Amino acid sequence: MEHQVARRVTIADVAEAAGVSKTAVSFAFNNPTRLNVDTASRIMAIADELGYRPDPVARMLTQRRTGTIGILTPQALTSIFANPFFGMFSAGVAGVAEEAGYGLYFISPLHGSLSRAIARATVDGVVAIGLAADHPEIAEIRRAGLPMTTVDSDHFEKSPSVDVDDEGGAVAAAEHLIGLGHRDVLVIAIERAEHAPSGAEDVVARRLRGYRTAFRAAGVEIGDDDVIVSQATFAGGLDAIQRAWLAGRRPTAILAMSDAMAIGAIRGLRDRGLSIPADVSVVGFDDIELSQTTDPPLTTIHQPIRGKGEEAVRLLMALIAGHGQPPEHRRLATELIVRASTAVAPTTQGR
Amino acid sequence: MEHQVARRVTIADVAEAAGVSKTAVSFAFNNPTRLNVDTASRIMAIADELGYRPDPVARMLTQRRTGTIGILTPQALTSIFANPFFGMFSAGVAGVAEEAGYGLYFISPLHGSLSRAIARATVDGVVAIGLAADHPEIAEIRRAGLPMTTVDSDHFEKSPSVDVDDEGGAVAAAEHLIGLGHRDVLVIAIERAEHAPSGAEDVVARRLRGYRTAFRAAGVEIGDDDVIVSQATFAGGLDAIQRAWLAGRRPTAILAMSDAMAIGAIRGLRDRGLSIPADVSVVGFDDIELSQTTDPPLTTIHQPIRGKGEEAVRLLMALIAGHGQPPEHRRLATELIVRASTAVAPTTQGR
DNA sequence: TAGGGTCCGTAAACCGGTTTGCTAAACCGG
DNA sequence: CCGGTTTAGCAAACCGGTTTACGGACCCTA
Repeated sequence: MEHQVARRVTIADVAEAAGVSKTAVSFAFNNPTRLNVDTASRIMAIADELGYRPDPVARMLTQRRTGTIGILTPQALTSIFANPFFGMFSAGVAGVAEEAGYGLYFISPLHGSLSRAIARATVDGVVAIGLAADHPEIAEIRRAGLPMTTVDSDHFEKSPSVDVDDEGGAVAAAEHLIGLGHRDVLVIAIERAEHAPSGAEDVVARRLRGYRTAFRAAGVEIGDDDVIVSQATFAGGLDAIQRAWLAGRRPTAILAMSDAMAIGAIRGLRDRGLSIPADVSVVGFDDIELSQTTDPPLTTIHQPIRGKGEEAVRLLMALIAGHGQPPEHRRLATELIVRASTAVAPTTQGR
Repeated sequence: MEHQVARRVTIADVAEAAGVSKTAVSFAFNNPTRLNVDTASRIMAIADELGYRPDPVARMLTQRRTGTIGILTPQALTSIFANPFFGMFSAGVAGVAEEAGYGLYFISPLHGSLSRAIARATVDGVVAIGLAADHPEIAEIRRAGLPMTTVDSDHFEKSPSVDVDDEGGAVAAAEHLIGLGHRDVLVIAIERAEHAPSGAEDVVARRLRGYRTAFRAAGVEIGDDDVIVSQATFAGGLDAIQRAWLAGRRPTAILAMSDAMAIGAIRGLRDRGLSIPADVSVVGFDDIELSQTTDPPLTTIHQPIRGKGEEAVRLLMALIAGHGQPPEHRRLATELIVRASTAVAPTTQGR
């Protein structure tokens, strides 16, 4: 008694069963008015009875469209989904894509190769996030003629792109602290990805520049010793504080490049008996949802993460629709959100 | 000067340019040993020069395999990605899928229709999460002959499935409180999805049963007044406390069905001047990453969210590979994690 | 009653690849 | 020099649909 694998029922099977041509069956599904109303419903009835479902792959092939857009990221999916920032971004992409009737496919390194993953992706267009402009895969996609928009990369002449005013946000964060009288600040910076974008001006660089610019205007130089690099996670923030204290640094304020790091830093400071914001002020970056509900609620720079995703898809849709306008660059605003993790600098300064 | 849309370069173009047949080109890519080594490399060179990339859709069609698995969820993607629980689960799925060389496609209601989304999904198999057993789409997929595993649904005879010991976890949570002397408890339950699974034993029901069983054994009946239903979010937890206090309830302990709700509840209680855990103990459920870092760290029931995703994909892979074993049901363990949000019940009881 | 317009349905080409025979030439040992 | 085996490459069928071009039947109208 062997197990006969049930062959998929095809359009030809339905046609035969109904005593009509394949064309008729196709019309019954896609263009029913083209057929006599009785014929159409008879075909549909038989199709249903047979459990026929048009093969989406075959459909894609003839229609030369997949109804899917891809999110391209250089990181492994496992690490991606654990990241609330990425979750927000994806939610934005998904919302607009869904609205437009597109499905969502995640393109990430397959067996370590982004190229391979791209070659296998059946998508009508791509939203690339966090890839440096000189990333080789960018060129590959462009050669393949796949519509693409980039997010948080450098600007390209060839693709529409979206980013936010990182530098402006950083300036606002720094000026907020300066206004509160802080002069001794520690920056917790995000560790760069493995192969650093050579020469590319990335998010980290832009934010750091903002911090420096603002403090320089107040007569304070942020040296390399004032910048500590760590992972963009809660643990990374905790660890950064640990290392800084071990090195003898005792700042009155912290500028963290991500909220997760800021929250980790707060925990680290508390563990040392310091009170936030009385002893040390902390400013984050991103304004993830969580930051409203931490204790104390976090002062941070809001960036429209979800909005970035939404905007990227809108640009992509326009590109796919093929209005041949020159590529557009959209820079979204950032905004200082003052909550309760910052206060006037303590009068008795350590130094 | 019209803009000529660059036609995709096909295998026929390469064949012609190289003066060989399509077959040869195909072999050059997929089975190079079948060709003279010089011919093969010449073909590859020409292909590269022309910017040829084999069309993945056409490939899928002939190979009758897409290299993609789908995550099926009844909720819109926008709400999905904002949810840390789902993020963890997806990370688990993605990890194993990636390992096996599969891509990930999210199947969620398209224009409100899950059916339509399924019909359009080009996947080799599906992991369905949170769909009740009697959900019509389940039957649809099975009819289509698509391999599927289900997670957190009822058990099916026909598909492998994964869930966790919700009831056992709930019992452990309740017994922990009972052991601390609590007798007056408020349950914050998760709101059911719109069309409630008729008669199906869902997660909520299983957990509630666990709570009740344990307290009944201690001589305390958890009545309907002791259960307050809300959304499974921070705001939902906050709101639940608000409503309960307004209704005059003053429990010494809270059993929340999700960590997000528990954290919201803690905030709500603090806003009323109560101290956690001195005045009120709070137990969550899920053990999301965040729960380790809240203030106070949350006592909760750990469930292997990521593990559920991983296990579901493993079962799916076996199904696709076609070892025709009978469907397996895997129930993963839950575990009480005692942190700092629970303590001995206050001696001066309200009642 | 011829001519033109709908209505209904079909055959065949096509989308862009993969795979299955098959043949012709080169090679080989005896 | 001959039969047998490799080696290299090709033509054609196939995957499962969609779409174009065409034709017969029927209905009106002049």
